[in-house]
Amino acid sequence: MSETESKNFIETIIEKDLAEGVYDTVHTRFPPEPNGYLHIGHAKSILLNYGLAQKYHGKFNMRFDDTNPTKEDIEFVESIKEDIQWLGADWEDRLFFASDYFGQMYEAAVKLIRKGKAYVSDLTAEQIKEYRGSLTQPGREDPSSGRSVEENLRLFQEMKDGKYGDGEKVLRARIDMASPNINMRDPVIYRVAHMSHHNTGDQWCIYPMYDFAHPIEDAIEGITHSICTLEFEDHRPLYDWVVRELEYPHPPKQIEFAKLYLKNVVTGKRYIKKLVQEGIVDGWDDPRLVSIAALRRRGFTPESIKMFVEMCGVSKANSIADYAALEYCIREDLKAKAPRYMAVLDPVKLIIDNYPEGQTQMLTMPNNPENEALGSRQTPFGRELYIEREDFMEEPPKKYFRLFPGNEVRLMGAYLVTCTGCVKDAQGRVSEVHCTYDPASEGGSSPDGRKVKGTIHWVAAASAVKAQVRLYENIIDEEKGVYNEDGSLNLNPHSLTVKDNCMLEPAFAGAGAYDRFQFVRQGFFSVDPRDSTAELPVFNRIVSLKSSFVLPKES
RNA sequence: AGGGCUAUCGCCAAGCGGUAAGGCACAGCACUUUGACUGCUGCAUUCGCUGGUUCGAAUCCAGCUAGCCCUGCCA
Repeated sequence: MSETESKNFIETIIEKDLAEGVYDTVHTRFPPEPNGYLHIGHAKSILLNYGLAQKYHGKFNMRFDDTNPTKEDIEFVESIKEDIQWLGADWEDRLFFASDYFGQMYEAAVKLIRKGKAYVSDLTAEQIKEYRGSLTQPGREDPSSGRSVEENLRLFQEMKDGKYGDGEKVLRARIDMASPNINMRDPVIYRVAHMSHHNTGDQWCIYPMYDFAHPIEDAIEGITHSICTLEFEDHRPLYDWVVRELEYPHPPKQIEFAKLYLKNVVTGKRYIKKLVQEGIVDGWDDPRLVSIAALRRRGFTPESIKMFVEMCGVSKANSIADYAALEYCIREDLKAKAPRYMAVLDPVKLIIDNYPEGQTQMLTMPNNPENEALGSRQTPFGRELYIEREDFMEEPPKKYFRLFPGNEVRLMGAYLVTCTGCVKDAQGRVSEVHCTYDPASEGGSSPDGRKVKGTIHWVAAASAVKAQVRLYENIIDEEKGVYNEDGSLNLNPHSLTVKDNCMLEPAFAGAGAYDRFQFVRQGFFSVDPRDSTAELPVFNRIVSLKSSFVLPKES
């Protein structure tokens, strides 16, 4: 897709800054806290920041905002890096950790104390809350706020030296206890936490708070535009206060944008945790979720996610995007670059009565009719095939132009066949569909040029690879609703269908490749790259119409 | 209720005083070796509401209304 014609509001701000000389370059960053996995919402931020740096020939930094050891884990660092790389955001050699700046942050705090802009408080967390006031009432002065610079310096040093236990003392910025903005009521900027940090070990027992640390991190790295989400708008005055009081020569600017939410998708960590605990999903990368890893496992490409994010745009209005838009993007991206092999999800036998018994032949089929570069393959064909059960109707409704007695259709890439009837089992269910073929129509076109309205996919019975798969509906179904009225999550155990005998053509069933896809009418399948060596491959199906399905491996 | 922010088609989203871009979704037609794809067509006399300013307003002003965020020693 071509570039967006209109620019978003952040680009407008950047261009104005550049034009007015506020900054002479653009430097952005993506600063996740390593406390979980990345999801589609993060992808928006990553691609936004990286995209901006690229567009304005600036730089993009990767930075782990690891200022709170109680919540972070090294295990997430690698997965986050992997996801970002997969998305294609390149931080080059600029991978940073906020924890690497602890020394500078400590010095910054000392500077604030020297300026009389910070003081050590003896108040307990409870008392601080009490003194802070409420939304409608101003806060009261901290009894400790009157300490001398010398005493504060000594106390802060002692905090650092481990003289105090967790919660015993904190460092507060002296701003305005009566501010209508609660973030400005002498926010805590350093707390004591005797805990090992994944990066700095036991070197520190005091850790800076986000509001104090983040602007410093940005300033140290020379970030120009510090892009974050809407909930930090109220923090911007504090952000600006910090860079101003610390007297950074080229202070960064915080800009907020709205998060990306998806309709009918569970993103809340506690809900996902519940889904995992109850065994509804098999982990944070379960294909029904929208974590980057889940989308990757499901077959989404980085390109499709980028397309989606750009399609959604950037603004300050809270919004929820349609899942259909995401599906559009993956279809759009894959339709020309994924090989299209055949698979029959709900098979019924098709017997070509006038095709020689015991004979088989190899047919050459393009891997993707829209992209010759993908080459072609040999696919076996024979007297008995499997076709989709829904591709035959004994008594067709109007406008049905697939198989029904007397009608001629094309077996994709093979022959034209005319339906002669069907055989039913004791229950009256169609067990075999019969037809005759036109030997002169090899490849699917007839010498006399006659046209058929229908073309259907098939798999030769003799060489078909049978796969048992499960067909899941998207974890959240629009009709069933995401949440119950009391706000609890609706965990629907019925959103699963077992497909016992899907039939795959050999090329597809061979698995082992991430990019093997088969369009089945309106959708396609993909092999789960994680399970690509499995005997029975795992498939995902993304249907263009109403819903999405995932077919995990049969256990 | 104190502060901050947001309101333009079912869902996103341009627009920044000169008479409503685009995408998704949806519908119709055409085309088609999968009813997909592709192409064409249609889809806001109206911009949360009410007033005001103006020759002229989605855009400026005032007042309402609705939604989101903020009282962590989380980020």
